[in-house]
Amino acid sequence: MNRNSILRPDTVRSRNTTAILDAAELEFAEHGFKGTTIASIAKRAKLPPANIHYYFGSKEILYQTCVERIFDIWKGAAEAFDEIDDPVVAFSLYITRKLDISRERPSGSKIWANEIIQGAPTMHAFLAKDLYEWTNSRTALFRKWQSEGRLKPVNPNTILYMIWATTQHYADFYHQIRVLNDGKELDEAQWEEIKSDVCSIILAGVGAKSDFSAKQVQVDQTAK
Amino acid sequence: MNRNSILRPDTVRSRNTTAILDAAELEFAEHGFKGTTIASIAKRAKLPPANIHYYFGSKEILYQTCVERIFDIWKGAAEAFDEIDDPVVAFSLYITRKLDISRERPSGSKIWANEIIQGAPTMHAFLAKDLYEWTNSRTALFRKWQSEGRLKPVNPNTILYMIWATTQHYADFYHQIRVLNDGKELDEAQWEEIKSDVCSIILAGVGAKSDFSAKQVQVDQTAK
DNA sequence: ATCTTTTCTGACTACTTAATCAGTTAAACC
DNA sequence: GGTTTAACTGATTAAGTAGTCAGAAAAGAT
Repeated sequence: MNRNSILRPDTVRSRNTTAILDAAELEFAEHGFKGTTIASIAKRAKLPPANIHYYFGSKEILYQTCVERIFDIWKGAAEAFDEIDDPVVAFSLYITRKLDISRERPSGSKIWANEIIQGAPTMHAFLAKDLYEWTNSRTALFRKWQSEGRLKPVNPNTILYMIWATTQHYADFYHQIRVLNDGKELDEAQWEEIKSDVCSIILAGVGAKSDFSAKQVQVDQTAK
Repeated sequence: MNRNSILRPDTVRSRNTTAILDAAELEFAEHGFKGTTIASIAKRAKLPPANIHYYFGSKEILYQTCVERIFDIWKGAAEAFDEIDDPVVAFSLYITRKLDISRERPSGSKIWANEIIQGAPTMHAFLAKDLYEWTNSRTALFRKWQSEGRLKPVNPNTILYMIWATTQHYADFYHQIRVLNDGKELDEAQWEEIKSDVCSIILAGVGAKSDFSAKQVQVDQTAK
């Protein structure tokens, strides 16, 4: 009855499940799990309410499917650190990507925020395993950079939290930001300025250096 | 019937309203407005459900009263900028105070976050007036500092948002932070390290200088 | 001690909403 | 074109929840 949901694209099934998930993501982000009704999702997806239960057995399952979709997107941004051994480039790339996601898919970030605020009832397993491991491998990299003098000796977790907090703030608190922007949406130029300023503040803040030995060489050369 | 709620302390009324507000703050923070039931607040406050309606006419009024209490606390921290003309001291003090609040009253921050994520249905008026004016007076101060060379030329709003985002992250995302801290609560030493690291990163990031002319003098002296 | 006001609460009402299901329509296949 | 499978949906059920209210209990005043 409810199989091969994501297989062959552009069937009735795939079109409807996508429409429902898109609608659900917006509703859950804006009203939380409890505050969202099947009826409101149905209305937004332009389908009758019983149809939601036809494709997804329950509100809970629909919510979890939503959350899983968000994970996949976020994992992509995390790859910035994977192969790049230059803190300046790696941080800049990661911050830029996360700000792009905050701009393009703020709902995902909001659902995540809601989840964590409420003690991660649905995602706890993911936090304790996937995120825990990813974070530890990144902080290990930060420590390596610190031992090479390419990063200031501050707690590596704090660096990550500041980046997460700041980049996600532009999704989660966008309503507040818009009010403080005289009620106007952030335009293209403002987003570019934000990316540039956040990168500049973080890079200077954590003392990121592209290559310490290279810099030393340069200094030596200047000295000659 | 429902007057002088906060007047004479330690009456039955004041004790009960405080108990209800404390319980409501925790419940609203953890489950959002919709997700919180009068029954759960009553249970936490150890009072029968009908009692909540006796003191507060409705769930909505109780929620608004909660939100107003949070405002008062936050306003206190904002005073750090009011009289101090030294960016290093002012930023350090503000960040430290906000982190203290995140530690001591995380519920308030969570309720605020929930509100903004959902488009600030209750606080919009406050945002558009009080916060708007406060923010503008602070960014004006930042611009003054920038013109004196005591602050790097980045968008002043971005500086504020980074501070808000980071300090509130330690309240709103505490659950995630605890998981990544091997499931353990942050201890006294860790909180001190966070304060110190966040101040250090922000101050270096925005290029805050206590007094540019004083530094010049020092440099001149060294040159002699 | 009696009266008045405040505090309190069990029982009830009106409403919302997730989930079910029986039966209908549409699509796919042979 | 007939048969099977998938898609759909109106009507109903069951559970939960905000808010009401009449009257009891306690506190306070005289």
